Amino acid sequence: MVTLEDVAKQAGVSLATASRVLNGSTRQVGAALRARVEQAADELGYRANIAAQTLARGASNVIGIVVHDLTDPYFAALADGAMRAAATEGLLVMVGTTHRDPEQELAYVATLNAQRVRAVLLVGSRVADPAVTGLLRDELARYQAGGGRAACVGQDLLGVDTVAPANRQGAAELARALADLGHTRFAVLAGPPHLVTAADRCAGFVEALEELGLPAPQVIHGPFDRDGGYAAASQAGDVTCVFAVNDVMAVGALAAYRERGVRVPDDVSVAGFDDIVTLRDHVPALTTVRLPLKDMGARALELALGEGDPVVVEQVAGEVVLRESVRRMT
Amino acid sequence: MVTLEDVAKQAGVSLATASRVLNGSTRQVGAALRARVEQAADELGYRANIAAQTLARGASNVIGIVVHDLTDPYFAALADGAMRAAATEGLLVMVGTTHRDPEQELAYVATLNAQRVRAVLLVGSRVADPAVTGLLRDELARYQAGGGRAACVGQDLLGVDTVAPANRQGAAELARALADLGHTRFAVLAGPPHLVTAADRCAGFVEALEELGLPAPQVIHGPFDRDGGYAAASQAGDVTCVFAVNDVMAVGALAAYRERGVRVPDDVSVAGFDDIVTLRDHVPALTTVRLPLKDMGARALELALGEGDPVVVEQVAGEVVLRESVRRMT
DNA sequence: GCAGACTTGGAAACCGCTTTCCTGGGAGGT
DNA sequence: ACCTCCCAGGAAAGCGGTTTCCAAGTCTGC
Repeated sequence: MVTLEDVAKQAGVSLATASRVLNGSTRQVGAALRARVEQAADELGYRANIAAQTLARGASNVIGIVVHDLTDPYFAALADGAMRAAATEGLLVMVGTTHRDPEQELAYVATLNAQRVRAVLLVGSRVADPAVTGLLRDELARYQAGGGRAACVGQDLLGVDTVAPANRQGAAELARALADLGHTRFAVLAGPPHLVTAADRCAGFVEALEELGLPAPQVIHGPFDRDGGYAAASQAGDVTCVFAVNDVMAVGALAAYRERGVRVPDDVSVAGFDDIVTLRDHVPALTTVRLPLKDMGARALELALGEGDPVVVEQVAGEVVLRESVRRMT
Repeated sequence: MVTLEDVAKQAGVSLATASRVLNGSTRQVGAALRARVEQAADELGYRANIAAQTLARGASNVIGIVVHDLTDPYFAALADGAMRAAATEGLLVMVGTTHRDPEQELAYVATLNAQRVRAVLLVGSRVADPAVTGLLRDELARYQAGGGRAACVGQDLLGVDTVAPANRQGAAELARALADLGHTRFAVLAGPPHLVTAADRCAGFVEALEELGLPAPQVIHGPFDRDGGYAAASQAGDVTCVFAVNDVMAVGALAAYRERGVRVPDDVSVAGFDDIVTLRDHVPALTTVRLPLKDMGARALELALGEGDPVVVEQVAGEVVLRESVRRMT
């Protein structure tokens, strides 16, 4: 492996000069020497050792993103947004997937801390378990004590900058919109009770119905993914409208109904949450609450990188988008 | 930031001993000292500086994966497979997205080289441009000269271990299967001519039709993504069957037909390639050529990590899966 | 033509950890 | 008891850069 010393030797200059030429320094270097160094580096095919640079500089140009599942379009969109933002800052991205295991998440933060990454993004719902949250807070605090920066997309439970989708409000607005269409008997495919995102959306929906004086919906818990939606939909009773707390679950529900010959929206209306980009290719087009996922990912990165001595929590409003999957009840 | 020296001092031992206790060493350390060190590390919240470790050890535990677009289910599946495999090896993953820009790909390989990552995975189709391929080969050669390991999912054009989907054969088999159903007039939504994957699939399809004595299909070029498929489908002439060279394009084509009121498969049959997991939720279910994407990603990682003095090229066969989106012509 | 302010190049300390090499002491053999 | 061998622990030399601190020029202004 070619080192800076090799380059310096070949160019006949000191290590310091070679370093100044090749890796951005404030110091000037004479044109002649500069050219010699650059030529030597080129001839030798020199590539700076970033580990050494990180060590010497005490700061790395890597950020870490922790998501639950990259194959879920929701996380893919958030991660993509964050990664594009990172790329414009010249930062590299280390991605970890937890597959919804809090221990993995914790381990990843510890590892990213060890890597001395510039910032850590925690993307995805928090869990309701205070013990888990506490451990994660501790780990993040440790990381931040060492100068690390962190941000979260989800709930403001970690004491770091947070991009927080307005899950309750979004779900409540959706409930009102659906009630406006004349629906009265609802089921909520609610996901796991301990996932805060799922719980908030469910609660917002339920409360809004209550305020409207409508009967309480049937609440069906299950996994937060496509198959969870599929399974939950199969358990729904005699309702006119089903609210899946996220789009991939709603897509699963659509599949379940399709297989059983239940027509959407004629026999039952279906709504989701998130407005993942792939929705446009599903039939019928899914009613949902739109979240600007890419922007949220990018924004989280900005927050993490920014000053933020006071912790910033940004609410992101969701916008109800009515599409074919719900019908008006006459 | 807590350093190993702090821990050693607090425990009253030497740096060497602390290092041996905390970061796996072959050397034994007495139980008493070991306990003291561990306690000190715990109290101080010590996290090893991986940059320093990497530098000292001369080997990192990070691998790099370069994909074109994470939000595309094809790449997401491949990346996920590779990441899961990496996780079982205790490796961290650095993900780069090129958005199909060869320069980005090149730059990413250079950066990963600079990071001295253990292995680099290049996921996605090569381009036909020999100049581009040459530069990438050079960069990879440089990386490998420094002890790096590399593998590719795509075409065997880089001189590294490769997992190569049998695009021609898969497309040819698909063509024969569709011809068996009685189709004779085809269009191929062929993607960009310079993308080898797209070109191979198109060529395999075209050749198979020729062998069968069928008329040459209409070949429509365009982008390799969902919108490319949408646009291309809109240009297709009077054919009974459309082959999109990948599934996301086929999904776009389905959308185009749906919007225009063209019924699939009644009015036109549609087939794709890859069998991305999200297909199960599209209507009508899409005929395609199945590729074991997750396995391919995992296998590529294995190859990269393995010995592989002779370069390994593994063909992966595709399996034709007939679904509702094609119909039998009477 | 000369003092003083700038600029440019180099020597060397340092970043935090690993690992070689050395030392002292205890175990085992006779 | 004595000698050898082995082993735990520590000192110190890197790993490959960055950056501070000096020294030696180079300009500028009078």
